[in-house]
Amino acid sequence: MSFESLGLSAPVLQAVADKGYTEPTPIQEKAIPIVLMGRDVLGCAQTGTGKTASFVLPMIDILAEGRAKSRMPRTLILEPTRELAAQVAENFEIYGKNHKLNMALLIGGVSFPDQERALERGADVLIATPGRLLDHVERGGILLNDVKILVIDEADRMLDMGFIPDVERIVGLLSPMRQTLFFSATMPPEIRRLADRFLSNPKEVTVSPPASAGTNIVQGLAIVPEDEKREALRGLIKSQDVKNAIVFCNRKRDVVTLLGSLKKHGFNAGALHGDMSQPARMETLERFKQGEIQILVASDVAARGLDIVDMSHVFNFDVPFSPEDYVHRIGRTGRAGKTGHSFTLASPSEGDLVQAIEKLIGTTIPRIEVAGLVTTDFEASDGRRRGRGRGRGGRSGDKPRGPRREAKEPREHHERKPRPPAEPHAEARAELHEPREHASRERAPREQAPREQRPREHKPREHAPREHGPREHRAEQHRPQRERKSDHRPERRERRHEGRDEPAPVGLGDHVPAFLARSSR
DNA sequence: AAAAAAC
Repeated sequence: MSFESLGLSAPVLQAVADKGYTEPTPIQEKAIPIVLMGRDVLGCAQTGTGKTASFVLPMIDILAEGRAKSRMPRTLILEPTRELAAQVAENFEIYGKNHKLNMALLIGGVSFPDQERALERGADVLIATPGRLLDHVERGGILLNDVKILVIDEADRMLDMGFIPDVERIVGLLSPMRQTLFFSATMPPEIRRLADRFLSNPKEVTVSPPASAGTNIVQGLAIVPEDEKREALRGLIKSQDVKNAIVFCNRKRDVVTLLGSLKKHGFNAGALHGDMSQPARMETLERFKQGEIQILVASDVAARGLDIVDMSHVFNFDVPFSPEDYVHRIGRTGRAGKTGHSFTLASPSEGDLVQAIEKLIGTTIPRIEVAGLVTTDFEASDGRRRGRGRGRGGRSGDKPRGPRREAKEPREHHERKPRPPAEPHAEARAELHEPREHASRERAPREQAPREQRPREHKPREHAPREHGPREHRAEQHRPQRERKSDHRPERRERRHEGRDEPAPVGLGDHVPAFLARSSR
């Protein structure tokens, strides 16, 4: 499978080739043709699967026709964090370099006037975090009713972060005559309900992450007392061939203290968390990407989606509160077919959290020892240590390590239950609920001819479209979208008569690894 | 429990 067969235009393909990509990822292969058809997409995929390009590339092509009016953006992409938003903007720059696209990036923490100017110029692409976007809306700087394509990215994370009311408000300002692309790493019922409301007759695309909890990530876990974690981390870093690494902390203030400690010990480190000023966040991230900073100490602002190629190591200075976050954190390494390394420092009281993670990923994280340090075992929930007591060395002046938890009621989940069989993490796979041939039968004329049969060459948009040139197709590509809403119902009925007893399945069925499908805890 | 996001 090559990019050429997906129906993208020559200038976009050129930009992809220049970037060095030759083969689409499963989600790109499945989603790009659907987006080009003008249909809604419900994508179950997390970053690292090539999800961003799966909507950026076709959007560039669709946007090649026409231009935006002042304050009336033609497309809107919602992202949960500022960094993700900036990353999507970068993607548009990279792949849209052969097109003249006006872009506006509306995120908090940076100055308003620049963003206002970009809006006034007329934004073909508007990329935003919800808060700042609504701020502009309230000031009357944007009219959203001309938005033709809406992308809601990382929907589950938006839910976690309490953005859904904002998102609903924003979607309420859009015309129902739009194409919607909705992406989420997980599909809990709440997200599913949202998708049902925002999408119209969507195609579902499901992709399991390329390294769900790490077939190509070497994992390790060391149990060390809380006050020895910094020393343990230094030992770990030195024992490893660390090219570049993220160290995750649960709290922002720990990010700050750990950064100080690492710097004091001569490490080349920087910090990233949400209390930093936005310019500082961007600068640190850029320097990390450039390799000027070797170790990035970060809060979970960096846990999901950040696309940093070739990161050799992820360290968890703390066990993440939610097991899903563990998967996201370690997923920052082991990308693009490389082997990644992930090491977690757990304090003796964090046994419950570790157990939850191991249950989620279906394997036990190998316990490791840090040279020269005492490693202990987890406390049992009744306050006693489990297993064989302490490792070599012993500690002099053994001071009490914080309050031990009092014995509560016996907790059933501490009994070792047989673990569910591990999910096959083999290859990233993508499944469409309906085979594509099916799609082409049920919908004419837009879906009739595969786009690869009508090659187009790029023309700058100042040139008048040719009467019967390939560009005409593109214009046509947009028109049926209007028809879609009106013939939505009849189409559904037809489908039932086509031998289907039920409408297209909404559930993801077996295509989602169990641990991803779970909502939370 | 923490973090994220608007001023």
